[in-house]
Amino acid sequence: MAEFLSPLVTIDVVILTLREGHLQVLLMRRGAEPFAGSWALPGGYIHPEEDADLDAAARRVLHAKTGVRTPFMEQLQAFGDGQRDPRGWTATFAYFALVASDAMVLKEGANAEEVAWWQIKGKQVETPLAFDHARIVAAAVSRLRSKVEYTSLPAHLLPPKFTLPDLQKVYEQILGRQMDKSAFRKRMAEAAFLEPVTGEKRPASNRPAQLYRIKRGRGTIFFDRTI
Amino acid sequence: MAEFLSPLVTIDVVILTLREGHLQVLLMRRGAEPFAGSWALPGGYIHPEEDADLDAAARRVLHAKTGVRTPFMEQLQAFGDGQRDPRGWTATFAYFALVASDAMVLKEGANAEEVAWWQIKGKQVETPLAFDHARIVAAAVSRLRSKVEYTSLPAHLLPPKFTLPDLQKVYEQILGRQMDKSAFRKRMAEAAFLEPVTGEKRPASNRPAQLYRIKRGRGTIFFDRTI
DNA sequence: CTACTTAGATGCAATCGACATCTAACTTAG
DNA sequence: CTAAGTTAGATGTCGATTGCATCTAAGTAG
Repeated sequence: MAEFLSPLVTIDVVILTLREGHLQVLLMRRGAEPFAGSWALPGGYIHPEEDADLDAAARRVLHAKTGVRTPFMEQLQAFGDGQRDPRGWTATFAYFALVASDAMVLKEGANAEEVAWWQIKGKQVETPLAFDHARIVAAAVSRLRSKVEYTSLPAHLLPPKFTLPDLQKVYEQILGRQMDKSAFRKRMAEAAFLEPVTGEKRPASNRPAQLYRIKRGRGTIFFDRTI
Repeated sequence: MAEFLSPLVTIDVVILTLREGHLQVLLMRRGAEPFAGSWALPGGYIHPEEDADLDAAARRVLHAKTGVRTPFMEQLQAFGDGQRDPRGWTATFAYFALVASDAMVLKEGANAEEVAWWQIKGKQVETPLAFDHARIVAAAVSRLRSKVEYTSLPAHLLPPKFTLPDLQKVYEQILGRQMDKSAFRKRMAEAAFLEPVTGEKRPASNRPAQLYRIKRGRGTIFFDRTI
């Protein structure tokens, strides 16, 4: 059997957050060719000496580029073809992460690269992206919208303590539709992955809401039915 | 930025079918090292000249090994680490295909390789597999069981024309539980992805059932609720 | 102390689910 | 030719769930 030249492979991470009521994605402006000056997903190469596996490589890339260790990250999909990179046939292992927007401060210029949150309009950002990154962003947004329907994913977009109305608003903003308050509360209650934070509330000019946090050890919950 | 040696990447396909009432996976006995003599998933290398993208490469591998061209196939997940292959840090793009068992005839010895269907017990086959292929098979079975709950995937495991009771049996065999006949028929009816094949039935010593086929242009249907 | 706002609980009609039953259409035994 | 057996397909019932509206609670602001 003939051996073929292995394609060049990279890791790219789609980091999504919710800021000012809109989904946003973290992009970096590229300094090097190809696509120098274009906005692109944070990414890098696998370090065989350092990375135990793909997930570890993705966590390292994310932390190196943004300083963030995210509460939620999973493999999105691999993308590979002969067109996405002018240098030849390449493939990328795309990962998908969610962060609370106030959990991270952008380290502008940390490594002399420009970093920014870009708002998602539909499934895209309003600037051309390097490589096939526009397609990868779209896939991440699709994955998020789809999983939000039946999981507790949006809890990762909030700070550690939050109220049920906060959480419901996140669901509504991602899905773009209103949800029923009582049905929502019932789902969250029977999923039993939240616990009240005693005594604390949150002030406003109205009745304060109970604060909750995710129970220790609970990852993402899959609901029996759609939200 | 330092360039790192790109890991060796491969493509592996988990081809599942339903035979004699059980899920089965297509395996090949390896002729070459590493893992010579062990059973493994059909796989291969990316051919940059020949394969437009990852999906095309997976389709080529599938067709080369089985002769089947257009079943259901989607990317499963990428697996990569420093342990799975004794030769070093490698990664594989794992794909997941469903074929009707009578749609293919195994080409035993076509390329001097032994090919066989192995029954899935739980999420495994009862033989050790090469590399991390046992883990990949388990992931494919999990994906199948999960998607069967809310999609029309099982229709791809049947010949082009089939009856509703046939289809229900496939769901039941994959999920390992009985389903309600009337609820099942209602789901299929409102999903409106099947059309009756006129006049034809299927003989037995009882009332014959209506034959259906998937409407042209309908891929996999996602149901509103779980089956 | 009243108006206003949002949290959280409750009520109700329509729908859906699991489960049982009933009828239809065919083969086979006699 | 008829009765028994089997499976397809439709219908009925009842409790649970859903969508939608309403009601009460708890705060702030004037």
